[in-house]
Parts: sequence; structure tokens; C-alpha cells
Amino acid sequence: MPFTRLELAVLGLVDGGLHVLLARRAGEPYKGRWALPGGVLRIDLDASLEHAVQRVSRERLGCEMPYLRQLCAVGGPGRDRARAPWALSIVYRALVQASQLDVSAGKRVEALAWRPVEEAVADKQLAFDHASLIAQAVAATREEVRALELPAGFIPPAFTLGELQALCEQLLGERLDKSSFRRKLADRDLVEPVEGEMRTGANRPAQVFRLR
Amino acid sequence: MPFTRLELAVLGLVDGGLHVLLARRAGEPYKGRWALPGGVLRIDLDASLEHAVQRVSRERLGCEMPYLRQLCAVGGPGRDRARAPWALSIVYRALVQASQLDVSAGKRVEALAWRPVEEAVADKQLAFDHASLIAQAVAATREEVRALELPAGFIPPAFTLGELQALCEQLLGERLDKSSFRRKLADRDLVEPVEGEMRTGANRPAQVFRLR
DNA sequence: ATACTTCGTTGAACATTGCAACTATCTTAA
DNA sequence: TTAAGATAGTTGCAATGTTCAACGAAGTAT
Repeated sequence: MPFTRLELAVLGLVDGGLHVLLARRAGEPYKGRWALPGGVLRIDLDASLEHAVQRVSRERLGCEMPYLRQLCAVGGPGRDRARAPWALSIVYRALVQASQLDVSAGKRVEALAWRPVEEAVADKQLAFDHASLIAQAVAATREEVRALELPAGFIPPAFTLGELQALCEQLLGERLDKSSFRRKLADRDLVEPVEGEMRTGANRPAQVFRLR
Repeated sequence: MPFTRLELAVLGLVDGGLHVLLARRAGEPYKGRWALPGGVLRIDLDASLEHAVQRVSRERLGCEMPYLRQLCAVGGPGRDRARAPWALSIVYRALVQASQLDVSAGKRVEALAWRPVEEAVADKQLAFDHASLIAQAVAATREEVRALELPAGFIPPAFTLGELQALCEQLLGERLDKSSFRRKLADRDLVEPVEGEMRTGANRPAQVFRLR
């Protein structure tokens, strides 16, 4: 019966780059250091792992996550010796529009900050094994975007194809080709036009689409 | 602090088709029903999740698994109400040559049997949610083979290209094209010839290869 | 009007894949 | 000795998919 925790790797776009949400720990161990937000599983409160991770998200970040994916489970003695002889963590990845999510430091969190993922992955100061968990979260996310498995909770309800492509490019950190991007969307019937709806701006209007 | 278990989805080839190893349960709940072999995490014995799943494998099946991959974690109240109010399972997939593995029913196991995966996935009688776990294990495995991420522990140390292709075809349950299979192996430098070694038989001898 | 921007499409070069034929080299049987 | 049959390994080609670059379309700003 190990000490069981849920960890949240919340990824989001902040001014055009992929960032991860880190929390400064208010208590031991690793007091004052940056880590993924997380909390312990409460079998008296949680009806499933998904519920548990949403509860932890509410307690630590003040809101729920629109789209979660289980990443992995890691465990062993020595992962959190200060609190338990054996610690198990189940890690979830969330993907959000950083600007549309209003997070606020909750219980046991001194501060929250968005950090560029490359920086976070390379940071030797992060608590526990969280740098490696972040690397895994980023890799899994980029694989999804490359395969155009667009995480439903992340894509806005209406968008132009240019906006969608820009979104994917920011997630991947690399440019995509316009024609093949659109061909894939069409081949797989991923999007459909919203008839009559156009996005007007400082140039030619663009057709508005939604996910199918 | 939930009741924590490890479940093993052992996949293997039995006369040319993909099978899963099932265990008939000796105790409640689901006594007498078929299920994935598994056991509880012992924080006094296990140095990590990987160690734990190998210990469980030894206890239930009498041997260790050459190649394991973590699949997912599932949990909630009601998963195993007979023993605990809240049950958490971490599921691992193994891939083996059924003929080279000598398993024998161990503790709390009445019998062991290899079942074709299609049959097992469709079996409504399986204990817990194990049918869906098997479906996940099969899907993940076929994705790996399709991407030619050949699980090291599963591929024999030496083989001909024809043998390797037959192996992949059996895992996938579908035929592959010879020339494009070999092109991919060559492009990605996955195999190298063992100079001078030839596999001789009832026809033209074939070059022997090894991984990497 | 003219320049400029982004939208949406098109076409040609290039790469990848699937299919089938071909040759090579062994065993087996006539 | 020779022919038939099997599998190994290679090659050519057509169909398909991807990349790159250009194009006209439709709006705004000057």
C-alpha cells in the first residue's frame, strides 16, 4: 500500500512557445523548489484516477483541466523518503491555452510559473524526477500533434485553417507546409467548414471551421 | 493509500497467431474465472514497479519476462470491492515466444492457458476489466511492430529476413510486402548481416542477420 | 488606383509504397 | 544429369504521398 500521488504536467502556449506550469513547493521535501503540481490520492474522495487528478488540480491550481491524458506511473522507495518509504506517482498531462486558463496558487503552493519546456527539461534543480516527466509529456504531446490527433479540449470551437496550423506549429516548435497540412485535414475528415462564417481581418477573409 | 496491484498482459505467438496468457483465479473475487495474472505491490519487497512486476511474474508464472512495457494505470472504488474499497492496478505488457517460455501455474493460480487475443478481447466472462486491458495491449503492440520498433527481448539473436518478416506478420495478423519491409530495415539501419553465417534448408540459403 | 497582406489552390519535383516480375541457389525426384 | 520446385534477394514501375514554390483572389491601408 504505497503512498500514492498524482502529478500534473500542464502544458500550454505562452507567447508562441510551449511552456509547462510549475509550482514552487511550500513544504518539505524540496521546499522552495519548483516542481510539477500534484497531490496525494484520497480514496475517500476520489471516484477514479481521472476524478482524483481533477480534484488535485482544483486544490493546487484553482481550476480543472479540459483535456487530460495519462502519461505513466513511476514508483519506488526513495522517491519521497521524507514522507513515505515507498512512493508511487501517476502522471497526467494536460494541454491548455495558457491565456484562457486562470490558475492561482492553492494549497501547499507558494507560487506558480510558466516555464519554456526546453528550459524546464534541462533544469537540474527541479524536484524529484520531474524534469524527466516533463520531457516525456512534451514528447508524447508532439507525437499527438504530428499525427494530427488534435486534443479536443485544446482546439477552440471555431478557427480558420491558418490559425489551426499556427497552433500546431507552436506546439511542435517547427514550421509545417500549408498544402500538405490541409490535405491531411481533408483526407481524414477532421474539420468541416461553418457555412457562411468568415473570419474578417486586415486582409482576405478566411473560412471558419470546426472539428468534426 | 489504495490497494495496489500489478497486472501482466503476456502476449505471445502460439502456432502462428497472437495469444494472451490467462490465469484461472483460485480465490475470490471472480473465483474460477479467467483473468490476467497479477498480484499486489509489496513495498517491503519491491525496489521499483519493474521489480514488482517481475516478482509477481515469478510468483504466478514461475519465470521472469524478457521485455516489459508499462501500458496504463486504472483505479477506482468498486474495481475489487471484495478486497478493498479502492483498487489501483498498474498494467504491464510482456511479449514472448510462447514456445521458449516455460510458465507454470503458481500461487493463487488454478491453471494457465494461452488464448487467441481476438477471442479473449470478446470474452464477456473475463474477470474485472481485463478484456479491455488486453485490447489495449494488443493495439499498443501492433503499433510498435508497424513502426518497426522491434522489442529487443522478443527478437531472436540471429534470424533471416524472411523469418523476421514472418514474425512481424504473425504479430500484426496481416501480410507485409517483402521489398518495402527490407527497404525500411535497410533505411533505418535496424539489422546487420552476420558475415559468413547462412541459414541452410530445403532451398537457397539465406543470410543470417542480427539486430542493430 | 496601388501596394501589401493573408487566403486558398495549383503544379512540378521529389520521395515512398505496393505490386509483380526477375534472377539466384539450394534440395529433391525423375 | 537434368528438370522441377522452393525460397532468397533484387529490380522496375506505377500509384500514391510529400515538399516547395508559385499563383490568383479578396480584403485593408495609403
